[in-house]
Order: sequence, then C-alpha cells, then structure tokens
Amino acid sequence: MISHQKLKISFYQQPTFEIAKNLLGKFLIHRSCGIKNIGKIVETEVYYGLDDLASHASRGKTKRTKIMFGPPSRAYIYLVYGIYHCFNIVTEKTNFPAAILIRALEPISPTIANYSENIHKIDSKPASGPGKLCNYLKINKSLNGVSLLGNVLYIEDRGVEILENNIVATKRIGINYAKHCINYNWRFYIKNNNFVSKI
DNA sequence: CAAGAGATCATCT
DNA sequence: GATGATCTCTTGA
Repeated sequence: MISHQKLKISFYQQPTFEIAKNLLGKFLIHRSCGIKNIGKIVETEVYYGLDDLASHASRGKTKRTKIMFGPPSRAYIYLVYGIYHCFNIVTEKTNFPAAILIRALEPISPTIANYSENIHKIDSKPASGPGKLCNYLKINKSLNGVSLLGNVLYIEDRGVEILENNIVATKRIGINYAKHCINYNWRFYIKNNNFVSKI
C-alpha cells in the first residue's frame, strides 16, 4: 500500500512560490456525499501581495478578499463570470494577501469517470481549467474558507515527485487587465502533461 | 484551426 | 452600473 499522507500545516507555511511548485503531483480530494472526488494537480498559478494587479487583493481587504489576508491552509473560492467557481489555497502569514489558484487536474476518480456536466457528454479532459475542475470535484462557494487540514477538502502526498526541470513557468492566463503584472511567470505546470489547461 | 460572442451574477465603484 | 483569475459554441477561412 502506497502511503497517502495528508499535507500538514508545515506544507502551507512554506513560501508561496515553493508551495505552488510543490503542489504539482499532489492529489486534491473532496469528500462529498460519501464519495471521494480526486484529481492530481498538474497546473497552478500564484497571486501574490498587494502590488500584484492581477490579484483580487490588489484593491485591498474587502468582504470577498479578507480570506486572502488570513492565515495559510484555507480555501479561497469565488465565482467568476457569474458561472464558474475557482478554487485557491491561501498562503503566507496573516495580513499578507496571497493565494494559489489550482488551474488543472489529471482526473483520478473512477466513480465519475470523464463525464462533464457542462457539455453532457464524455470529456477526455474534464478537470483541465479552473472552472472545470470545480465542477469535477463538486466544489462550490459553500466551501469558501474551509481549512485544508480537515476531512472534507484536503491534499495528499502519494509519493509522486515532480523535479524542478520538469516544471514549466509561464505567464498567467486571463489577466490582460493587470498591466505590467501580465509578464510575471507565475504560472507553473508539469512539463508534457496532457491535462494542462493551455500550452 | 482561430477568433468572437454569449452566458450570468456577486462584487465593487 | 460595470466587470471579470471561464468555458463552450458558432462562424469562417
């Protein structure tokens, strides 16, 4: 039996960019209605500090972004474009706003196969994209603020190690409003992985 | 294959 | 009142 180690608080206390890279190859799990929904993380994106114009937190602490200013290891989940949810992991110590957006999963759960509720047919990449993976894992705003140290929503290390030279760093997706911050290479994904959202 | 439009609503001005 | 940390479908070359 391969060891399945739930990530502890010490993992989330690392520097944000270390976490973003170390999350690659880990397994995101959501227990819902007695079903374990699982996917392997293959793509992440960092939103870091008040000066990051792409980050919701760049406009300061608000009702929505206060979770980003809180302690690490909690979920930050919000609705984009009125339709899709995005799942983030809050990092850095209290009062420093930072989060890591999970952008794509390699599907694992045999129970839900590759059926996409979006398009009502078999999708070979049902969790490739931040909105799609929330549908895949049944994640919605009711989980906003939940601790990832609990038993509902958490991350496991299953012994998969992604080496530094197998990680690609590129510009973030969908943030054309962010002026000079567009150019930051704060998106990370596993090289040659078929389930990354965009190349 | 690339580009564009539309869906749809919580959040912030 | 405007705007997205998106996705799918349609159009046209």
